[in-house]
Amino acid sequence: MSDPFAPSKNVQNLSNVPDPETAQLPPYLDGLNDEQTKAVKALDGPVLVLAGAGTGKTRVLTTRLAHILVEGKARPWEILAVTFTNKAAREMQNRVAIITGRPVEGWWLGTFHALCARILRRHAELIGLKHNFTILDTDDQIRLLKQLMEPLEIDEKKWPARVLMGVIQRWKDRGLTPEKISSEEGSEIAGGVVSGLYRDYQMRLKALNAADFGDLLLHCLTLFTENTDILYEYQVKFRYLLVDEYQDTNVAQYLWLRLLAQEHKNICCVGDDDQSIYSWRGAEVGNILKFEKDFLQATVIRLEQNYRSTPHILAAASGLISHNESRLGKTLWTGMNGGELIKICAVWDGEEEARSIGDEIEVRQSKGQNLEEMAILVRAGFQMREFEERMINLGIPYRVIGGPRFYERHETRDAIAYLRVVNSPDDDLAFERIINVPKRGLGQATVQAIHQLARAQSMPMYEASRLIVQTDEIKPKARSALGGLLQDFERWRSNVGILPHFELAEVILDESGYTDMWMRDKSPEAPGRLENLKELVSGLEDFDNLQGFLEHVSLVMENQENSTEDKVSLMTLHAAKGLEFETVFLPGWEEGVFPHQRSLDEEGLSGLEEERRLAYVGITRAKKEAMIFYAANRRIYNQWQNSLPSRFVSELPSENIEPISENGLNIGVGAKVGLESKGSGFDRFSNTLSYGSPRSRGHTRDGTIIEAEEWIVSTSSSNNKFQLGARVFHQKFGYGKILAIDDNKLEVEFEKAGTKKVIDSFVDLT
DNA sequence: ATAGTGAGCCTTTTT
DNA sequence: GGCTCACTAT
Repeated sequence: MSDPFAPSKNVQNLSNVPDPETAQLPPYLDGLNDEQTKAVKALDGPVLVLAGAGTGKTRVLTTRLAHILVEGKARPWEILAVTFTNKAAREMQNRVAIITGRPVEGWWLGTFHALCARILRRHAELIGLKHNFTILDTDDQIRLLKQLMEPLEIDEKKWPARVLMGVIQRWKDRGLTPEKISSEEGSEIAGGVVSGLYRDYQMRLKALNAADFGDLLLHCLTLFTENTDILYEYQVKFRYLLVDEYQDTNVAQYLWLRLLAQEHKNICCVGDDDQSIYSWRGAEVGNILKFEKDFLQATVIRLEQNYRSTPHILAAASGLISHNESRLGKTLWTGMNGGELIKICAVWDGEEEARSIGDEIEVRQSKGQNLEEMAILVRAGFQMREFEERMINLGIPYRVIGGPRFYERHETRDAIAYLRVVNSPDDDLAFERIINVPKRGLGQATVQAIHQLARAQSMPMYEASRLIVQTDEIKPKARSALGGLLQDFERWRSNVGILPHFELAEVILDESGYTDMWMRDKSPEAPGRLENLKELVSGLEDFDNLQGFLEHVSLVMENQENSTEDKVSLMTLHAAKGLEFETVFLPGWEEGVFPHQRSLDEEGLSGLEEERRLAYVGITRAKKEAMIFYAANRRIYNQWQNSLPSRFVSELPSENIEPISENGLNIGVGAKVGLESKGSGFDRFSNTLSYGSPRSRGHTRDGTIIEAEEWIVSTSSSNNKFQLGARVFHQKFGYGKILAIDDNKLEVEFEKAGTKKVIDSFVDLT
């Protein structure tokens, strides 16, 4: 499975003067420059590698790993190598295998999350989970939080669940458990309810035997700090630690690394502060600065020779990024000569922008350049549409990178929810997701009754359902539908281990009516969804069992666009990090779009600097050619705005750029715009989008936090509370007399409703 | 219980 | 312009 987007191997500059020592060195060190060699060979002690864009960072990392193994400094299982994405992990695996000549097995290579999950599964009980805990995704998280918010009467308009979830997540990113939230911090947001909500949320997760992504790290930290013997075990075990994309680590990850590195202190972090573009999801560039403080006598190595881009591209990017104040500072240089200036194109509007880029692509294609070597990099998703339309129009094959992941798709998630319930019946979230999908007449009323019972008896919803179908608590229609569903599940479950799991999956999707649901659906997406379901089932075959598949799905599964067709790439700047192309088109360089107004509004100077880094990342993706576009007019959400060129345009050194205006348009290249720019008509952005900044609202504290805890603690009624003949009251059926008691099920003769079977927690003594 | 309607929203995204 | 969500009418 060759990945067309993996950065191609660096073409190393052959004019390097070979070091006299190089002669006797192993072959894999050939062609590395001095700094790279130093980074590979400095195995002992803490090492920080500041690797600029295109300086052969990945090569250094992989060679270093190979070097450790070849030199016999550690066995594979004594090495911990952390990446941010699975793709990066895969690539590292492959590359090291190529260098060492055989696949490396048994080493701890993976994402922070995958590695933490691996550790946690071993010691789950110590942090209050079972070893088979489920890993929740964003969707589950939001739904869960909404449920918890309901009784608190939080205004969802003011504080949408996703925003509050974000707050909680940022806390987790910083390694803060609910107890560690200071009262000032907790009260700053939404009148102080969030810290209580956070506590509730964590309790619910534990009760559900579930963890979200942030928990994987957070729990791991707790595990280590509370069980020093276990921590010590891992500290001793991991002789060498390697971290890729270090500038993207958050505080929790940093703490995690620091704990693990304490024994041997052989930790090597590779990163580039100028490419830190994820602070909005908790990444701390400051971790780079902290490194030297926490690991005294750390060797700091700068990789500054760029092997990717032409001098003009490099100079333009360097000139731009030099406007940032908070950076460590690097001077990239290249041994290459020549190359073209960066073209700056002023266009009338978005349509013309798309047209121009389309034309430019066609020109290059006709000259024999592969589409594969061209990319359009946009700031935000909404910009993509017009390019897609244009590409379709011109018949240029293109592919969109990013977009919803396979496992995030509606149908995939539904299907997986079925599998989850089969695998572990107490997975409430999964159960609730599919209880009425496809529609089987189990609506809000039924679900609520199940909920209520489950809560009252502190049992999973699945079990509560089993109980409730034996009673008259729900309508006969719902009762038989629910009973049927439960029977289905029992049957499917009894086939686990008997039927091959992928066949079982097919049976489940069939018998549940799920496949049918989409076959009957007339919408244009339906066929695609069925296609995805097939893909899912066939994907299952790669795994030994359901459990293994589910773990994979929650941590690893992603889009696998592995067609090798020649296509132009279309993606966001964020998605482009780590990639490279001959030609890069950078549209939408206008104030308000890029830098994005919201970044400016919410984060001020640091927001602007991060946007600038994003611009830097964009330009440095280009090997040979970069073209920047800005439009005088742009339609945003169906509203026309006239716009100013991005300040970033004017920050590019003039000797590296070449302004082009195809239609004599020249709308002020070099406009100087202040940070608090009113811009031109982006008011819509600044006025309506401000809810996301928590600090902007001053809310007083109210006492709702305490109430929040209470409903979680359920009152499981003991059976001797009721006696035969006792008079009771039921919300739905009114007053009645107990005829029989069977465990927690009661048979009651109601005065109005007749004799019904009910559950004790639904009735009160009168 | 569900389909249909209107209101309000709209940066970036991995795990 | 298109999506998601909540509410209303059937």
